[in-house]
Amino acid sequence: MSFRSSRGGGRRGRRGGRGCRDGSRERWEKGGDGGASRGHSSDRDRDQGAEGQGARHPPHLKGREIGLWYAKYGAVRRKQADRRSVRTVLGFMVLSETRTFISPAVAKDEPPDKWDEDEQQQDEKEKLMRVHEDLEFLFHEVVRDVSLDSYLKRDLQSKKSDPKYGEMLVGELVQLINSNRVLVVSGETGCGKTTQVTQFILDDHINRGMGSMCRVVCTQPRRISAISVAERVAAERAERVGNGNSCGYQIRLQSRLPRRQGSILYCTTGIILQWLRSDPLLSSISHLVLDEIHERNLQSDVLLIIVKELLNFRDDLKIILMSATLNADKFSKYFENCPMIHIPGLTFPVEEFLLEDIIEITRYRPQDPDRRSSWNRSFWQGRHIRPEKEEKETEYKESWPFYAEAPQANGCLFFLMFVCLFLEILLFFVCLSAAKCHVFVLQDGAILVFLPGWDNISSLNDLLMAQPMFRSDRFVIIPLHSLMPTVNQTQVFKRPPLGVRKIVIATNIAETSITIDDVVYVIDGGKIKETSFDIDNNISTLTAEWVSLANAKQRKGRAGRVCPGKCYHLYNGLRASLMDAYQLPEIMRTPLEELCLQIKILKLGSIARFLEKAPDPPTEKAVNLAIKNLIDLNALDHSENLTALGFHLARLPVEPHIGKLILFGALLGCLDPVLIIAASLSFKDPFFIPLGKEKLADMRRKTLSKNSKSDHLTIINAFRGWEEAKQHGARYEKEYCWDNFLSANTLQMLHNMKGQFAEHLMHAGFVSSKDPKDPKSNVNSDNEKLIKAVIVAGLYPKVAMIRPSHSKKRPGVKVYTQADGKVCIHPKSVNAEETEFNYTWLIYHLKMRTSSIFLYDCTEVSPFSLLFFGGDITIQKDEDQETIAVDKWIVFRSPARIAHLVKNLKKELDSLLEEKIRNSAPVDWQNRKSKDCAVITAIIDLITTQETPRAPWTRKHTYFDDDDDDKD
DNA sequence: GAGCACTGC
Repeated sequence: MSFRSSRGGGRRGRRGGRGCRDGSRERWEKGGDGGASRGHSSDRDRDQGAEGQGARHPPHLKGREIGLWYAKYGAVRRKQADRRSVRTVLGFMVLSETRTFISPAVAKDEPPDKWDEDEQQQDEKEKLMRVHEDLEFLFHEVVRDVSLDSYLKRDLQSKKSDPKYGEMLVGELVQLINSNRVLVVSGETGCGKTTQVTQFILDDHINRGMGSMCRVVCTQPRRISAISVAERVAAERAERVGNGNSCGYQIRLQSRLPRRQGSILYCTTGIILQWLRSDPLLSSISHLVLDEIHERNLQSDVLLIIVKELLNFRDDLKIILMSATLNADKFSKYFENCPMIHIPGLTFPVEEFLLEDIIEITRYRPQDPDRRSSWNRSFWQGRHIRPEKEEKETEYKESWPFYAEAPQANGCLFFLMFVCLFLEILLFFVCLSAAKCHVFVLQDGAILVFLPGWDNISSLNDLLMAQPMFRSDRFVIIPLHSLMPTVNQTQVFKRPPLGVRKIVIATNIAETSITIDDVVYVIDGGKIKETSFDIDNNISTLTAEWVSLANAKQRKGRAGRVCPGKCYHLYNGLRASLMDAYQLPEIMRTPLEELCLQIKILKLGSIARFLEKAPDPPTEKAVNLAIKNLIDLNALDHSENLTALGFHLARLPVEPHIGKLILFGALLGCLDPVLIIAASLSFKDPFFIPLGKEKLADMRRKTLSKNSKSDHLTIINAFRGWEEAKQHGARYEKEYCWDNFLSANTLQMLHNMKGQFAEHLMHAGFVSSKDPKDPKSNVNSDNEKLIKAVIVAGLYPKVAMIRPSHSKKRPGVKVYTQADGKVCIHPKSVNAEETEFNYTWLIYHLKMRTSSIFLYDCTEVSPFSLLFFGGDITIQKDEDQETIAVDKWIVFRSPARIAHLVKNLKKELDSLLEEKIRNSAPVDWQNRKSKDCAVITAIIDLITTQETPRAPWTRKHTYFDDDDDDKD
């Protein structure tokens, strides 16, 4: 068909200059899925319109897209002074949907984008000219054109007889929505449900003269999709996004709001959950559309529970649940078998191959089994299987002999089970020699390889780069991972020049978050990394698991965006038959503390009873553990009520420990630096790591740490460096980021988040200004030791003990936690290879079990900071040693006199802080004579002036600096 | 000696 071969034509190239894929766009926001794909299919239409003159619209288009296609088609024809087709445009605009007026000029244009100023101006000019052109027909008398009439009629009928069009009919959908309180809309990515359903609802209301009664809010799991979908919809409606128009978006710290009534708002799920605090009935919303709920994110699951409850209080609220087809009926069942409607997809067909097919096609025979099987073992880090997955593994092993005998199984399959084929297959795909294989001919298009993690991406990249062929300019190989700078570059979206093959090696980031349009071949490695929570050992885990069928389907779909594609799954049919339909919902594999606080602040009743109502509830044990942790944190009391501290923690949009960090940063007068840490811990650290430059990146971080023995202070240093560089101008900023492997985007986000936290603190009454840098909030901000103590206050009891290592093979230290025993400092930490610590304790935020148990970030902390900001203090006299201990675990040697002084001072501090938190008042640093100030200043002095001790492990097991005798 | 992916008035 003509439109398939039209890719890469001159027209395409010209548009590409400001298109959302390859233009000067810096970020990849537009790469989102869902509704964004709708945008691309329209893009597709445009190309076709340019060349498909005189042709009918492509058969896969429906509804509005047909209108858009003909709008484009019309524009081309108009240039040839053919007025008849202009009327065709109008005709279709009216006929295709019950829709308000759409200017063909804007409808056929790209959604507003962030291209260069010049280009934008140029574009505006072009647009104006086009509007002028388009308006021309308005001044001509409409005369009957019989041939057009019959054409229109035929076309409409043909569309109506097309089942896709029929199902997409506005009427049916709108009628279902109007006559039901809950409706499930199912359809695959690319079917247009995200951009269309909301508009159908609004337009129906407007048509009935009830426009002002309609406020549609549609939730998206990702920030990027909220923006891109809103922009797409606004473009379809011939408007700009936000500015009081009919369509807008809201995500954290960024919004372009539509008018309040008669409008559509796209927002992230988290935004709605925040709204619920001030508007528990969501009374400003008439229709709530929950999109992508099949992904089973924590937030969307929680919103489902709440919405189900909400229906008891709001009989005028309409709920539309949008899900992929595979588990749509689960949601229907959850809402008392509410009706479902299916919208068929628009993507191109993708041919799928399982491992046995691949062997058949490639005629692959392993050549050097020994080498590969060991390579395979290191390639997949499949050593740690989650208990619930073990059963399937056993079943696989038991079924294997039978499967191997079946006719479809190839003789060498058994072997392949252990051997990774990537290099061979990829080689095969891209350098087919006629002698080796006759079956395979590659067409143009990028290859997208899905691998579970950094290591695999790195190994495959190395393997490819070891081949002279792949190093040649016939290939461009792009590793894609959230930690690599490539995620923020446009390169991955660009179409390579003719004759150059693009190979993207990606994690599941390319499954939903980043959409690469020109992918035609997908190689699905079949594994995915998944975080989970090991409830028995009370630890988060990250392991590579077999993908679910839903993942496999999603990956497959990535190949069919521009033309029919092919997807190769590197697992056999037996494996496929044992795969889960879906990944475990996030709510079942994540710690629940923060969620529990949310439930409390939203006054949703008993935590356990609320969570029981989830579509897939977390285990009782998980819930109880979270509650216990919150009680230990003094956020909940024993009757599950929020304490004063808990109340403030629940109001901050961060997890409880980070909330506590923020509060203490405010109370102890080191707001700005502490907010940098808090933002970074709750979002992500700003460091990039280019593939192959891991060592260099480590060194730069180490330099930035300025020997603070702290990842947290390293981030402060990096951030301050960035602030300073930015003041000198954009060029310096860029240079600074580049030199230090920092992401300017992330740093900017952290900066914005700091502002948000400070605003929260001001509203809560803990500081007097919403400026994080306000001097009154920062009297102690240059006190590094105090900042470390505040980190203890926030993150306690996440403490680890340092002991010297006597191993000659691996110098450094040994690290232990109370619950896990020996753990490792993550190699990315600035403390990873540190041998000289000043103290014997570390405080950390994230601990996770992967190949071992790792502390991902940590800060060396002093005894006094643990004593004052840690847990309960006990004083003991064992044999000849007098000791003081925090929670009976962190033991220091100390004379009883000092120990008692510390204990009393700590008691004063506790009651002071409790009082401050209860009455949410800032500490008055001006009045040095006040009791507040006296106690806090005394403690700060102690923490600050404590001598740096001698080599800490010269004293056995316990350590406390006796030199402190003279201080109190 | 190692880093799936998201999100927050």
